[in-house]
Amino acid sequence: MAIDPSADRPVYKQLADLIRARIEEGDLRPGQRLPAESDYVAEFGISRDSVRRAMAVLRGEGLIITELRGSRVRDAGEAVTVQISPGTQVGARMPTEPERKQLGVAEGVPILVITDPGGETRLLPADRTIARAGDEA
Amino acid sequence: MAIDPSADRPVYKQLADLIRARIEEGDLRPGQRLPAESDYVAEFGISRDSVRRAMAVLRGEGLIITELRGSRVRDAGEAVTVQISPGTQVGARMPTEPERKQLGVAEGVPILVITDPGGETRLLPADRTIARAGDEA
DNA sequence: ATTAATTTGTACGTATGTATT
DNA sequence: CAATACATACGTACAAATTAA
Repeated sequence: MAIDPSADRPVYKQLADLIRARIEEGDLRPGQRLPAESDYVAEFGISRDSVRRAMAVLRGEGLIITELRGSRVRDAGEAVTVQISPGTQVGARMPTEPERKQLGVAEGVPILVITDPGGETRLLPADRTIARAGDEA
Repeated sequence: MAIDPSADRPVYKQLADLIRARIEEGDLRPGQRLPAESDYVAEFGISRDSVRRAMAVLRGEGLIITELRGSRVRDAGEAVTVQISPGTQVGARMPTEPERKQLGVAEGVPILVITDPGGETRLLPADRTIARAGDEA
């Protein structure tokens, strides 16, 4: 499979589709290092700009983590289960950048907003937290 | 307040901070149109590239919506409350691009993943859904 | 209704900085 | 020290869609 610059779908989305498929098929496993941006530039004859846009898409989906030494497939990690009692509400949204930094959440990871009946809210990283209805310990 | 290209913090993040502050202070209200990219280019003497990166940050935080005719402050909209019975789990993550399209979710909006005790899962847009523990209809 | 202007989307290039190897 | 790799930031150009004239 290759990338068609003349296709309707933008080059960077085509590349994102391609890499996403490789991840979902297990061709690229959690924790595994992705090829360097320059590798994709060479492999498909596209600009680094397009490669970086594709990476940004995948980061936004929480599928990869990009660090200075390269990108790797994100490992979901073990989630902690939080018991929530009746009346408690659970929502989710993306953190703002200051919140993200404060909570130590990776890019592309939402936060769970858990509001007790009393009105107090907790913000928890959604990649490490599952809310479970039920009182029993 | 202005933008300092020689500061440690990247120009695009400085601009994102600035616009975010204007939104949070109510200077830019929900539904209101943001200035065009070219306006920010002119106002701060920075590249369009930097402006677009700033917009991408704010989109990723779910603060703004960008369409072809411009960006506007996102209106949270009314959320639907979903009752979840004991044993039901609630998580959240970002949708992949195909999922986002299928569910009709805006960029920067996570999805709630609600798993019944039976194992069946529902995907719901987090900007329009609140999960609430409790059985009563 | 056609045209022109506006605005964002995509995509290329180049350059420099910074951290890691 | 040098090579690698990503981050930022400038530039240009054209396409596509919407809005205004």
